[in-house]
Amino acid sequence: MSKNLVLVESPAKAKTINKYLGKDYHVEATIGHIRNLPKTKLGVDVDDNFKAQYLNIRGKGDIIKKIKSLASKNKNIFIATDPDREGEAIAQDIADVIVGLEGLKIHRVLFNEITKTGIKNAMAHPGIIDDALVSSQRARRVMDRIIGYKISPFLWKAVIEQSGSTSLSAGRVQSVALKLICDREAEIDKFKAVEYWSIWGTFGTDRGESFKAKLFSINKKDIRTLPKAIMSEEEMNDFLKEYIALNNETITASYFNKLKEKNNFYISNILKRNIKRNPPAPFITSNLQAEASKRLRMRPKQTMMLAQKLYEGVDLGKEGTVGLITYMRTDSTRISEEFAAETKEFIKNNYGKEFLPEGFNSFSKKNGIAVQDAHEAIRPTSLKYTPEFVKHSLDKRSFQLYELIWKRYLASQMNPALLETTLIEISADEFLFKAFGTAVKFNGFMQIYEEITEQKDDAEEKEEYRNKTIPVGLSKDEKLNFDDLHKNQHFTKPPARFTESTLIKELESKGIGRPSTFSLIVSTIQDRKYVDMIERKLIPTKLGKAVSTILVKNFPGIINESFTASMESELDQIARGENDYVKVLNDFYGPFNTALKHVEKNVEKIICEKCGHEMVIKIGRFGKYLACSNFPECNNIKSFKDHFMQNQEPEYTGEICEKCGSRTVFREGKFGRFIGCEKYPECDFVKNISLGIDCPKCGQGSVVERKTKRNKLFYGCSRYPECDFISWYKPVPEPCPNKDSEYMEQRFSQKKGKYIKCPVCGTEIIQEVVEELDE
DNA sequence: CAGTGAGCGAGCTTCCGCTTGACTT
Repeated sequence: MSKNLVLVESPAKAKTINKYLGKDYHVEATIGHIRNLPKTKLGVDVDDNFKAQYLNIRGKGDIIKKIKSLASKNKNIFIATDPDREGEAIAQDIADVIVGLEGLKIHRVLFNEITKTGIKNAMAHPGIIDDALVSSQRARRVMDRIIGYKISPFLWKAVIEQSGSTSLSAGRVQSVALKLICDREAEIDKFKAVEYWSIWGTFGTDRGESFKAKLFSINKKDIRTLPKAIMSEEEMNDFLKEYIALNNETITASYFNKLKEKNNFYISNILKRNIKRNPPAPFITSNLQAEASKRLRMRPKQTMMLAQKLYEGVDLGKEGTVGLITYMRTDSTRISEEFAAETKEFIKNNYGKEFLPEGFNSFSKKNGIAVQDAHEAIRPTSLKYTPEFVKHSLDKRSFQLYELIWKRYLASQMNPALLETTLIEISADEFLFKAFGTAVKFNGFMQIYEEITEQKDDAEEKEEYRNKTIPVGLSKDEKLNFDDLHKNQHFTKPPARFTESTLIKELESKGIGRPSTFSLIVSTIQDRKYVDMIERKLIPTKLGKAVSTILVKNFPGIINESFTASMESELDQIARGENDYVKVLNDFYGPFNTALKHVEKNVEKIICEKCGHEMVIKIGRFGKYLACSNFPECNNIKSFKDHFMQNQEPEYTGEICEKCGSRTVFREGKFGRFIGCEKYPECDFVKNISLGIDCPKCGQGSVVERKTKRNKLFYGCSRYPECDFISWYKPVPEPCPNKDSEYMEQRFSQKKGKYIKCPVCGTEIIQEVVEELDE
């Protein structure tokens, strides 16, 4: 019978700790928070010192009961929830739950690392719950609740949703995430690509080597500004004529020949520099997600799911079930000293002592952003489990992720790489070319972990310029042969859209969001239909832009990139005892409430044109509609569409009604878009939208998209019922390569992905290969 | 597998953060 109860947050952690502490201890997990504000109401009394109502979380009843019953059977209670703000609050919640039980001794212990010595040390030095830290968590919780639960309802009023869409929401984190995406999209919209040109020469040595160099200057005047920047092909050719070509031969031939005739190129200078490239820090959550995205094309959500499995334990056969990595939700790059020392041995034995730094590599905290440091960095739990060792126990994706974590960790403990850059200047009279090369003198950490960059197209020119193939034996004054000249066209690139993982990195760098919520943030803004993901890029929807604009306009003090940082610094003050809960919340709520009152007054009211009262949103059998608030005196009603279409031009098709000769317009019906007469209801002409492909059966009609009663799309002839052509596949206006058909059918299969098929001869053309995924 | 544009008279939604399963389309 044990006498000591230890409480932690994660069940997997409980298991590990149990192993270290032995049978005198019973270790139990809370599985996260156990109490929270009520879900259906604010739960905060803003008029009474922000007194908050905390309730046991639904579904946690059994766990709470269990904790109580275990507490009553044990004398010493060690609350070892995570050593951070949230963990301290959970500790307090536990204490509140078991308060009143007799003869208890409650200790607070802080495990900064789940190693045997780490745990033993912590258990030997128990303390008490830090009230100030708990207060700071409560303030954080209440502030987020007030922001979310007061602004969201404002949105419901201010933005008229499309029927059928999920409800709108706003929050300190999600709304800034949305703002970042919308701001970036606005920059892209504003961006105008600028064309520019560069000139390259290919040079050879007498030893048969060859490399490229870029024309840098003529008469010491920079090519990029002489006579002005070269921004079109015409200007490029003018430039070549003026500066290089002498006569009116074809330009290509003349400028090349002119330079070739010179035949006096030589290496006028060689500049070498030694560069040290430091190893990367071991993974924290955001980095892991970013690298898994870049290297493995994994979405943050999948990354976290697989990492969770690696953390909880993998069946290694003879070894039993083993947790392969440390905790995956962390913001710290810290490594336990014990493990770092073991790693040095491992590196020495497996890679050699030249890969070993003198002391331990340490990595600076993020600049300006507070790190909560509750957990170690993400690393393998044991050096025994090399990727090769565990490969047969893991599925493909899990293995790739584990290997990434393994290599990144080992690399982080290795020596820097030593590189030598070489700048070679090539001259002939007034012409100066430059070539740039990098050579690796010592691999260091790059032996196992090479840095990669994502934006390949940006680096296009750099890569060429930076060709690694510069011959080694070049010497100053060496004569070179001029073999070729070419001009390259370039365009300045707009800023890149965010991917899920670059957005997370951006948020993290501003201190917004936590490791446990990063992947949820990107899900939320997609679930709300604020952004779409197309080819891994996040693009705001119309709704997203509308929501973002209205939030930023009306709550500029909160929906911005720096609010969280200033909030954090006030929370830190509370935690240090330099400020208190009520004061911080008052300072926040005062201005917030005035802003809220002000904007609620200014939400554009929809006025009933019959009686002048305000129209309000109501829900009927067919969804939302607008009705006069003066009902039943006034029974005016309106659909959203009527309201918004009032001042809008109908969308004309450019075609004429076949019945009455008026114009036709696109309309929206319950089966999607169709074409109708603008004179409706006087004229009831309707037809479907043609796909622009002639009917393959009768040749007279065209193919139109239709829907079955069960809302399934199909394609038929516009002359139905005279012609009964029908197909389940969407025709695309692309002739069959064998000329058997004028069009192809768009198809899809799990195996082949997106492809088009000729309906006559069956020829298939694959358009998009499905990504291979396990599970 | 071939329909389309009104009408509707009640009261749903939401935050961020900490943890895992137990549920199906």
